Amino acid sequence: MKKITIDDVAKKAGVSKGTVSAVINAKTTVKPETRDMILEIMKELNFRPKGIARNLKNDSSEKSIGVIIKDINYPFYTSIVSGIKENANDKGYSVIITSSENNHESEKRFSHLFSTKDIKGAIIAPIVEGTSEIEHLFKLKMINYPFVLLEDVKGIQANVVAINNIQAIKKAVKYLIDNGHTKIVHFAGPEHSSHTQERIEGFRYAFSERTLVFKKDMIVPIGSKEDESYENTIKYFKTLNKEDYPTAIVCFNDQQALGVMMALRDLQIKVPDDISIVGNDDISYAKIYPVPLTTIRAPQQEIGRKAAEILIRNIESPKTIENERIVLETEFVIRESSKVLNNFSEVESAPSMKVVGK
Amino acid sequence: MKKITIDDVAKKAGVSKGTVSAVINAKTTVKPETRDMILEIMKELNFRPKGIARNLKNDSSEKSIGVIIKDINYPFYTSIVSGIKENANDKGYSVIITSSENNHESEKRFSHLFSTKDIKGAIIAPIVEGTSEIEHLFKLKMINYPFVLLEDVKGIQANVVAINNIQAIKKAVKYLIDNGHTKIVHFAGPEHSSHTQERIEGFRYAFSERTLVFKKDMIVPIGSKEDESYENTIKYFKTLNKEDYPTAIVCFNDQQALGVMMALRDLQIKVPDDISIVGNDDISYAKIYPVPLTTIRAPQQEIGRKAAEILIRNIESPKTIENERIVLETEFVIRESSKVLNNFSEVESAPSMKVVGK
DNA sequence: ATGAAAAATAAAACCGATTCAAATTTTTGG
DNA sequence: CCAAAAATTTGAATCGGTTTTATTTTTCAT
Repeated sequence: MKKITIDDVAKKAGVSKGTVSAVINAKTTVKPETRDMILEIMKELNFRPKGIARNLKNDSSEKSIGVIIKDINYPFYTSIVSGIKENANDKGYSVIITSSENNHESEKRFSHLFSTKDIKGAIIAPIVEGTSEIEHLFKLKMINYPFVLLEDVKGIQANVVAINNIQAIKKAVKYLIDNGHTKIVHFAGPEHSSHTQERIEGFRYAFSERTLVFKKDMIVPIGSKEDESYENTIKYFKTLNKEDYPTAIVCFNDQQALGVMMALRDLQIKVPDDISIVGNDDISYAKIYPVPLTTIRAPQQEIGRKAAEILIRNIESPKTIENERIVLETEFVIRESSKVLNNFSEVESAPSMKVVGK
Repeated sequence: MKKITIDDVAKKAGVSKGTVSAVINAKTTVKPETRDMILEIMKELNFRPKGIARNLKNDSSEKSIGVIIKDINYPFYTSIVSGIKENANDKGYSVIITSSENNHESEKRFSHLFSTKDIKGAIIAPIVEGTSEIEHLFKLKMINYPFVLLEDVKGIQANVVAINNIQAIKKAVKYLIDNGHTKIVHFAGPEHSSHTQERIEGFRYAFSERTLVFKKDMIVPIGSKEDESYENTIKYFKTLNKEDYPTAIVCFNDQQALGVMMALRDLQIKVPDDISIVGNDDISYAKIYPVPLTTIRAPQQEIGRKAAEILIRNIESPKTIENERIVLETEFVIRESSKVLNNFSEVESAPSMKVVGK
């Protein structure tokens, strides 16, 4: 069953392929009877003109950029996409989205797909767990379009728009420390993610800056998916005596925080009375969590806008320009899932924080 | 600033374009020095081989399908996408996503984009407010690939996977009636949407089946965006005397319901004690709404799976097959945002319902 | 009926790459 | 040093359309 081409149609209709082309493009130069006859044969043969062939000649292909996110169902990413679209659309680019769902194979397929689809450039949230596919493709020069990463990939020099994770967590942990929390733990994310590493680092820095001792068991690997973190949280608390319960948990992200919150509810542990919870990302739903979530807001739209801006500059610049690396700051947002334990230093730390929501 | 082609590179390097092509494709037949020299010139000229031209010859283009949703930030759509991906990936298709954001121009651009990108087929959530772009393109035969719609578009005969909206709302409204609610209103969605119309119809049917009088002012246009519905809800209640407040509101969808809920909170109206709220869709966050939402669950993943299944059947079938029209049923999910007013008939209606959540 | 202008169609060139058989150059080895 | 083998490179054909130019057919006023 081979592909029906314009030649097949032309031959069967007894006309030249130029005429068939004219019919396809609804040109007015074709005699109505001829047009109908050709249309008839096109239908009969189930002919579908091949898009890329049409595009080759008249270079009218719309300008478009590709995006690879890691989870189509996590609002953090879709908000970034909104920012990308906002900026890209203004400059006449369409944006098409793909989601790797944290699957290496998909990531590879999509980055390859982009070159075959005549995409002008890409914005990629790279999978950094395990062996980096992006690094591999990059070194093999298999990525033949400009791109911007939303997370550092070690081993490759590229445009990056990232979050200051270390600073973010440090700020949150110091806030907790300064507000009387003594037993703070960090529920870490996926093992090999650079986000995970940076957030752990920020956590440690906070302790060292407050000259407190950091212990390894303050870092608890929980995962980032909601159900995964639900189950791991249950398990974690089962291993603990009540008197060893932390007074505050700093979560890897808001998705994890939700799973944690659900687990605590089922464990009959009250938030924030028994334990304070701090999330990370500030996805749009964080403010309506069962207990509105205190969290660290990543400027999601801004990440998208900046990434698009850099990408398009790279696409349109006549020659290769310097790689850019932009690190955006976060904002600590205090809602109801965290609690001040005693306020001996509240006055000191409060001014740099912003209280949002009722 | 015209496009650099393989010929430009070949000329400048003083070799044939066959050699340059070999370098691009990392063939081992090129002498290392020649390869490096050509690579150098490629970099100098900032040469980027054009994807679609490469694809034309060796028809190795990966199989992929396109999806157009209406709002990348509404979980209802991203869940559908998950379903699509699940089914399509199994069959070896990549899926690329675009979002029209309810903008006619975008919708048109994307459906056109798909033909130029050599997409095998599409699944489209069509914008039905105003003049349908899809209908227009369809009639002009501008869509030259098989597609499946996620909503009926009047005027065109196509594959459709839809929800039984009428039945869904009818079920919810009858439940409310049977549980003592007397003053029920429906907060309607965007004016020209077929969803909006069908849901209004379902609402009326429920009244007629219970032989109660339906009045026009039971339908209140509120919109579907969260902030829009927030504001319209505030306005609506300002026009009402307290004694005229409804006892239950059936919302257009969960997104609207959230806006409504926020407005009620700010109006000091308690849910469900003062007013019961019923949503529509059952997005994943509905269960963690400030008051867990009673809602009508649309089988989102299933919608996606079915749509992908039909689409791929159409793509792979040698000749045009019959259009399919699949209507999926919903499930009424009772959580905490709705309340039984008096239980004179609870026993009668309860068995067909399912209680979910804590 | 005639011939020029208009309309319709055909034929050829083109888009930017890949492919592969043939031509050329380089390397080997006796 | 030369023929044969191996390694490179060339260049024409190709992919499936569109566009331009050339040619044929119609139309119609005289």
